[in-house]
Amino acid sequence: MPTSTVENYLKQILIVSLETNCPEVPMGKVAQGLSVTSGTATTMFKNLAENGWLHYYPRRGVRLTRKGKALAMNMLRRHRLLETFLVETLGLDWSEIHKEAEELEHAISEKVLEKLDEFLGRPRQDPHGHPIPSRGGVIRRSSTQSLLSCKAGSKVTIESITDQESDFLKFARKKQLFPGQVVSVLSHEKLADAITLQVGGAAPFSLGSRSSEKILVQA
Amino acid sequence: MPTSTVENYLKQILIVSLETNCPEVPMGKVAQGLSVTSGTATTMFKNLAENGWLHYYPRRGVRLTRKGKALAMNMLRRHRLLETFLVETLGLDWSEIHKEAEELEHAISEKVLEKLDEFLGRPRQDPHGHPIPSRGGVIRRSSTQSLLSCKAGSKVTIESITDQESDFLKFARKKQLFPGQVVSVLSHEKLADAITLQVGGAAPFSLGSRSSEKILVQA
DNA sequence: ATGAGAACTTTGAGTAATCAAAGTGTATTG
DNA sequence: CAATACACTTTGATTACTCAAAGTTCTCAT
Repeated sequence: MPTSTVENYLKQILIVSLETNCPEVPMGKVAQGLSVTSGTATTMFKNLAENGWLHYYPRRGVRLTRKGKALAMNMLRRHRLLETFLVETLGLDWSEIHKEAEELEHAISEKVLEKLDEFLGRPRQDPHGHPIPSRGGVIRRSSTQSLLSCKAGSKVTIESITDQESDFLKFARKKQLFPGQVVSVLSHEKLADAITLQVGGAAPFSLGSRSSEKILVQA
Repeated sequence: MPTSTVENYLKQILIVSLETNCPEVPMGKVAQGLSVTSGTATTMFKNLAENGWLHYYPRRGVRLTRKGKALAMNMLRRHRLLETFLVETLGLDWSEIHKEAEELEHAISEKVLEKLDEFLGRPRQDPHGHPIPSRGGVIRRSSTQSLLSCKAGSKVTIESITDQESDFLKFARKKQLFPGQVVSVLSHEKLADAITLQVGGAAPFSLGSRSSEKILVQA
């Protein structure tokens, strides 16, 4: 049975590969995401490769095996179902659920997870708008369009917020930026690196490119 | 912050001390309960003593400090609230919840625990009939009388089942031996080491002393 | 083509937890 | 009052993970 450290590495690799839309993931991205030194990650990669979780291409990166991807998908499923439970059932704030789910996802068994899924009514997406992988490890393809790519005058629906930082999520909620919301792009000044938005009848406000990149939308 | 191993040792010490009704607990009982060798437990005890969790009296045993007892009580609270959740909310069978809660209790935060307690309606006891410690670490005193001490002809109410073994719990449920049930003691043969019971209108059956000891009752 | 810098790997060392097996202390029993 | 048996402790080794720092390889701009 994999340790929770192994589970974390595999999940992180999957997340990066979904983000970059590329199955091969460089070492550095993983080390950074897990807050370990690069040496630690290298050592771990060799270990994971020996145990059949991934292919390791020295100085290039890693690629999950079928077995590794299945486990990683399962971790994502656990994480997102738990986040949903924490918000929907226990009423926690969406800005504080990430770290909680990060711990619980290693402790929950397959059996309890299934019961939880049933109890929650088999949700398709978590509170951030991220798709929840099915038991078989299938996941809906996320939008590839972020607010950053929207033209002035367009009207889009928020699909998900791809940031787990508590502070950013609190800000997002205050501005009514959450999955399902319809947003009007009033202006998009490429040179000034700023997008001005309006949500509902509230006062317009602006986002920089770093922030608008984190918000995935659909036309 | 204590590791989950530390949490397990302290919880086990508390459980033994509650069972034996004695604050000083011998090394062997703890090692056995945790399925580790005696050498491992000795090493750990010295470590725990150094960190102020307990007092270590070589070749005699250990006694939790105030700080150690507080943490141990909190673990018991987590464990029992989680067991309650697994049965009440998710509908798991009471015979399979112990191991599940054993994992989850280390992963759940104080904040989530409080929300869970609230969601469950602040239950006073878990599905086995064990009292749930309050947030401050106060616990109802359990009955000290087991079925083994009941005389023929007496009629008692089951308070709790002090065994977490899946097989025994399945058997107990089949025989309708669970908290709240009223049981008639038809006979008690000290020499034959057997007690004959009747629950409700079902056919009478017998229990040996090992089993009847595990069932705590009230007159 | 070369030299600087970035990205990655290697090495040596530390921590927490564990076991097996050898060693020690103590309590009882003949 | 031994002799023995049991409970406990010590020792030496292992596993899984981690870091800091030194070493290597690759890429790209000059």
